[in-house]
Amino acid sequence: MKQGLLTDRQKEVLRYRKKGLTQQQIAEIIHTSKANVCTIEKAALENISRARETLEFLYTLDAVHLCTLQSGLDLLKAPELIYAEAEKKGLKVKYDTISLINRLRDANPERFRGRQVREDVEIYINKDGDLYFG
Amino acid sequence: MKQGLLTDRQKEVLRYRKKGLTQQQIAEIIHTSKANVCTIEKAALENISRARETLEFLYTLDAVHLCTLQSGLDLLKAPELIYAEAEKKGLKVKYDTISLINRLRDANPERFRGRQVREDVEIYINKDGDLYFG
DNA sequence: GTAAATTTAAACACTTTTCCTTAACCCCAC
DNA sequence: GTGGGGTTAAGGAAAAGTGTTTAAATTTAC
Repeated sequence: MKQGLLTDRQKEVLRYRKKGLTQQQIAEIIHTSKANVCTIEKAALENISRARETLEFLYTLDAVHLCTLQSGLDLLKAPELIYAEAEKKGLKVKYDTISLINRLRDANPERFRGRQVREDVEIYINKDGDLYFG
Repeated sequence: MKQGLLTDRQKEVLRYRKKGLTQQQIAEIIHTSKANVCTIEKAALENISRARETLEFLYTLDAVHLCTLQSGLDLLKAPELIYAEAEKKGLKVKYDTISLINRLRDANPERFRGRQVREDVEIYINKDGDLYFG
């Protein structure tokens, strides 16, 4: 069975990239076009993101649904909602207001525009007060 | 683009499994055969392994395995172990004792409980003495 | 501004993965 | 032995992923 997510081609490109070579230089070395090197590199990075998200999902397995941030909600209103819901469940959220907001935006930048939630975000919490977003 | 590696079907099965349901029970719920549930679960676990291996590769891109902090180890004992192993490799760890401990806990909070390591942690080091945990 | 580096899009052939069924097999408790 | 839980194998259809080219567009550097 295959091991990592990355193909040999993708690893090859990442290794050369790590050494500081340009896509053009790599293209010559591996005998293809620079556009192709770009595509391969992009796919590699995409795969790495997917790997991270996959492991992230594992954490949500021990977590329970806490609440939903509905589309249109002011992001700054999210923390108080989350704290209230966590209290109802007798759980203490691990993050203060600021880091909670940062964590929300970092985890899912495309789901927010400025201060506004663009798309429903499901909030999960585990016993340690860690939060996950789905 | 898809996010995680796991398909909806695979996540579904893992969630039910986490709840303690048998493959047979899940098969009835999602209207398929237990053999299929087994296959899906197996594929899910396979994907999780692949996700882990993928991130593992990233570390090896510029780092080498240094040592393992075994489950049960006192977190305060970790630095001296790490320094010793680094010295064997002729590398100087970039962090002092205090920041090393903080870095360990910050990087993987769920792997520690108080001063104790809850789960094996792999330590990687690169030429700059940077440490990575997997 | 120009040239190099990078990114994107569309299209194609090819391979791999998924989900599914059916049928058989293993292990263990009773 | 029987039954429950789990696994494996073979086969098939649909979906997704990969490497590629070509051409155009965008960003970055000097």
